[in-house]
Amino acid sequence: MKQPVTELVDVLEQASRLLRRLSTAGGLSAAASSALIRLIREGPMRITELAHAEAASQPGMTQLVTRMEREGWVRRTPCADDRRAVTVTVTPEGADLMARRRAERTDAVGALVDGLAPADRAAIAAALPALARLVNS
Amino acid sequence: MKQPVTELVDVLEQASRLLRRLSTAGGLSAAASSALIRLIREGPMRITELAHAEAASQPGMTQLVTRMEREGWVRRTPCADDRRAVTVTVTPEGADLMARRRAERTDAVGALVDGLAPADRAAIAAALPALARLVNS
DNA sequence: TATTGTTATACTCTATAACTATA
DNA sequence: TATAGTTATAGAGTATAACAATA
Repeated sequence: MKQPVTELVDVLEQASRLLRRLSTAGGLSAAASSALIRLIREGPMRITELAHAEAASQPGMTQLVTRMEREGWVRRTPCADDRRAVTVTVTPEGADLMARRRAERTDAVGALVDGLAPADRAAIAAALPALARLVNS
Repeated sequence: MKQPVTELVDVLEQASRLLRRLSTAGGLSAAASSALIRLIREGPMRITELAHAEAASQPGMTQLVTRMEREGWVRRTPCADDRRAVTVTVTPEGADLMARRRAERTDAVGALVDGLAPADRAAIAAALPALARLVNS
């Protein structure tokens, strides 16, 4: 699989650009939605943890959390065991917004999928588990 | 293909985040590399054309081109037939940088692909043409 | 002294509005 | 008057350096 890797990278890059222009319900930025997805999937966590997980700097994450808190998508709560630290939690409003964004993106991609030939749809469906393992590795 | 669309969106989102953290040779931003990829693939074009193609505003593209010109990746040349317009051309330096970035990303994704089971690699290879049609539609 | 988080500062990226030059 | 591009201005996103409070 030598040349196919090049094609795969091209496809993934184009997919990125496609998604970047999709929806963005309620002014959700890429940085904010990535952090919210993680907080929803992995639960509340500290600024430092979130910064590491998102490959961002600690000050950068402080600022992102500040903007998300201002929008009402997350909440800071002091840690009981360490008074220096805070825990970032997704609010119901933040969770709702992410659900809407997900639905919008699913609709948009679904429309594109509907435009494919049945054989193409089948090939993509068959490759999904493999692709999931690839992007999670 | 109802539930698979949801999975497909998840996979594409994760692929985006994965690529976002890959390489970025020589300080290439996502916006710059997307524009450079297009200019290399489709040839020199005007600011307005490039702005439309990249789904950006005209002033935004003027500024991106200004930054890329300052880095030596592109060149502005006046249009012979319309003295209001300019043509944006990729320099050899810009093309070299994109080639390096592409190689780095191909290596990184190739390493991930090598970690998959042979059946997974085959499934992804089989789906590539379909995925290419999807992201180009 | 080390760690958690914030503030200060600077740069990229992006948009809308106002402007200049040419058509 | 319409179009091509630029300039002005503002806000998001991000980084490093300097700082505060707590461990």
